[in-house]
Amino acid sequence: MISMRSKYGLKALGYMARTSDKDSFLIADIAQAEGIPKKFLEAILLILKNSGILSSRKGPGGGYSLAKSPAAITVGAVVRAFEGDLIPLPCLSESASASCPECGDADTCGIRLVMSDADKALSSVLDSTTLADMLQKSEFERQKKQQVVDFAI
Amino acid sequence: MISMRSKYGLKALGYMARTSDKDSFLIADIAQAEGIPKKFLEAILLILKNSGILSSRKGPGGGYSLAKSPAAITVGAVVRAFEGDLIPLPCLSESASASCPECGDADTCGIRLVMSDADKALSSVLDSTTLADMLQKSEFERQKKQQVVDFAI
DNA sequence: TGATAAGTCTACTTTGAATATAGGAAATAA
DNA sequence: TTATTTCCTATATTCAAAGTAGACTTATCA
Repeated sequence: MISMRSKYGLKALGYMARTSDKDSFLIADIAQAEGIPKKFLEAILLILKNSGILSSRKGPGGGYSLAKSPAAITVGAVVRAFEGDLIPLPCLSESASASCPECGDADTCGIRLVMSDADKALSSVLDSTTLADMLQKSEFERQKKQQVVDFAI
Repeated sequence: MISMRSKYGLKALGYMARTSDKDSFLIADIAQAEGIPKKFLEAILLILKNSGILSSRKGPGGGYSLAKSPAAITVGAVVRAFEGDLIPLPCLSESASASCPECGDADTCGIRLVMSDADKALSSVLDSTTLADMLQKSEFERQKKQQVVDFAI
């Protein structure tokens, strides 16, 4: 569920959201800043663009920008852009028709029913957490840590 | 997160819990009843045994049995027996020391903080759902469906 | 108009994990 | 001691993830 793609994608988005003095970013700069293989990042940003999370401009002065504010981009949307579903079970996907070959009747399959609950719980967390929330959590922990150090001094 | 192993494992356990007139089961029987490759199932049941979910006896008259009651076996425990962690992020695992190489400071890594929330939500569902619950859900849906059919007649 | 700076696309390699399968070893009951 | 059954080790196969290479397209600006 958390592939390198998702992780790199979130890191790149985090970097863009955090660096508020710029609004257009070069692939190469993001790659270097976040330690992501450049060629790999190319493909990742493209996926985010096709999901409507990023926008881009070619040519000199071009680059990638956030298509929405960090508070309007959910972690769930980012992860789904890469992984498809949060919990990979064919029979959970949209068209309830697609049942797993082996679970006879999808409607009464216990595994499916339980995993559907699990999926809902996961979705509710990830769809309610935005990029802005993620950065804020991180900043909060950073300050907490800093205070401990200050106290130690 | 849901591998064939987990699915087959849950199916096998469901079969054993459901078939209450027996308490010892042969690998071959379970495999046939649930349509699971026998050799593959061997490995799966072994994992469940090593996790304390099943017990076994070799030789004639032997076989596998549930080591606890269906109400004492959680879906979370089963899935974890196969997948290790519910949400695969090295830095979430037990020894907080094991951080992902790329997320500089694990304590303040936003991705890790968010995924930790997600993991908690997922765990709370799967660790509070037992095998017995799973079967009951399934049975409930089966009856609901049956009533619809009866009504139609 | 042409040089250059970007993103975009296609194809490929490599690696590792998931899904099995085969065959025999160990244990146990009759 | 033989049949039965789980347990163990090794191997094959397949597929997706991770990463790389190189050419293509689009836009800017001089």
